[in-house]
Amino acid sequence: MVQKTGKPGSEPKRRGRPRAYEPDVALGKALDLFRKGGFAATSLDDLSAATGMNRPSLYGAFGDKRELYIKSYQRYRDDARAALSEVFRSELSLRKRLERIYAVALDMYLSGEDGPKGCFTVLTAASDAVHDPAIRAMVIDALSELDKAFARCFRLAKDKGELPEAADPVALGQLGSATIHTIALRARAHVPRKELEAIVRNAVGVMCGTAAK
Amino acid sequence: MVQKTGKPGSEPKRRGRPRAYEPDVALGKALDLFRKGGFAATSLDDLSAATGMNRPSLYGAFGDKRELYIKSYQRYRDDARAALSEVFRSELSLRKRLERIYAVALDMYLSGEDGPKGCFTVLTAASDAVHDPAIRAMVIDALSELDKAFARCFRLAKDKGELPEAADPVALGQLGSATIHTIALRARAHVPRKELEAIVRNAVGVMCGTAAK
DNA sequence: GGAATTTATTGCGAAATGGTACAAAAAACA
DNA sequence: TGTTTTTTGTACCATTTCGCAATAAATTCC
Repeated sequence: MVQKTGKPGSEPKRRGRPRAYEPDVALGKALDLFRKGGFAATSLDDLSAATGMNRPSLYGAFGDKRELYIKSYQRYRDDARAALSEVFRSELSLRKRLERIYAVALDMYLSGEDGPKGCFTVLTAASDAVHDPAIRAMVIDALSELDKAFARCFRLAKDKGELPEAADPVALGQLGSATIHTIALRARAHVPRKELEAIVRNAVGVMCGTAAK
Repeated sequence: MVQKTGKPGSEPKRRGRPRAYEPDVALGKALDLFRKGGFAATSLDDLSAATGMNRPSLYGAFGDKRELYIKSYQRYRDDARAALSEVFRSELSLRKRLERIYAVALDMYLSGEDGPKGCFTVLTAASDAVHDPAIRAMVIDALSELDKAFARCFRLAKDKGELPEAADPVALGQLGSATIHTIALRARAHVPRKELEAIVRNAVGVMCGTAAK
């Protein structure tokens, strides 16, 4: 008896002028700009041009500039988690798993239509965190999440006998994170992928206990 | 016969109104601001207030805002090199030397009247490098310089028998740098010193081949 | 004492920035 | 057709930002 509500099972037809943008797509564009430029150097005109939305529409859809920044960074974290959690949980050997983790990370950091932009957490939010406690809390959370994921990964490898009894998963986890941070930094500085891959190879070798020692 | 030139062996007396600032001190203040805020979020009003110099004086003494930024970053690098090169060259054992290196780095990254500011290279210049090739070149140079210093350190330790024949000084050097980068990042995010020291301890253990394996 | 030199001060201009009010447009509904 | 609702588009505002011209101040030199 609700035939008047539009398509079966869907929301009632929205009144008013239709939106000229997709929120998800617009947020992705904003994310790209903020990741590259940080908060202060990314103007509302920049965001307006990238999203195709005028200023009032940006405010209506996302709130003020700071709120848009926070939503963008949150979106980045969600995307990164989605990309990485599957690899962290895979059933590969430790070495293979680490290799995959870093390959995914390199893809992320070296992506960008106009050049590599590194990691939003390491190169953008951490810088902006100085001015904003809420952003700092998000950065701390991101750092902690990554440390834990690596530690879990090493603990699992230890349980499976891939690492010696004396191995410390927490310490190795920190090393795993440090390698992410250093390649993010270098990617931002346009260090070529070959060099980054060499750094990864060496670090994986150390973490698996088969090289550099 | 040059008695008229002022004090013996010194420059001739400078004509004109005396300066109300010390260039070195002013540059140090500018450095502090830029390190914390980066280029875009640090305004000339901020710099003016911190240095006690009005805008025309800033321009007269240091050039435009970008030139001041570059001079500030260069000054930071000179200071960092001065602080670290002595430790890199010390005659301590490998472990002790690494410990000292990271202690000096932690002091640097945790310094600041109003909180820790991390590393200018990692957290500020690397971010700003996206917009300016000259800054990027300086960042690349800084990264490379640190990699080399660490590799030299490990090569020396290998020559002295502190590391096994199979040890790769370049790979370990990268790890040494990665540890610097990760503590810089975490210091910026206000991770407590205790935690940073634990990360350093674990990393040093891995690099010396005595722990976490 | 006056001229030359160097630096500080004041005020300003042009442009950029973040945010908002309001009118018009485009849809659903009665 | 008129009303209601939602979104777009335009114009505007107040403030900030960067850079600079002109003048005044403080020194040295002749």
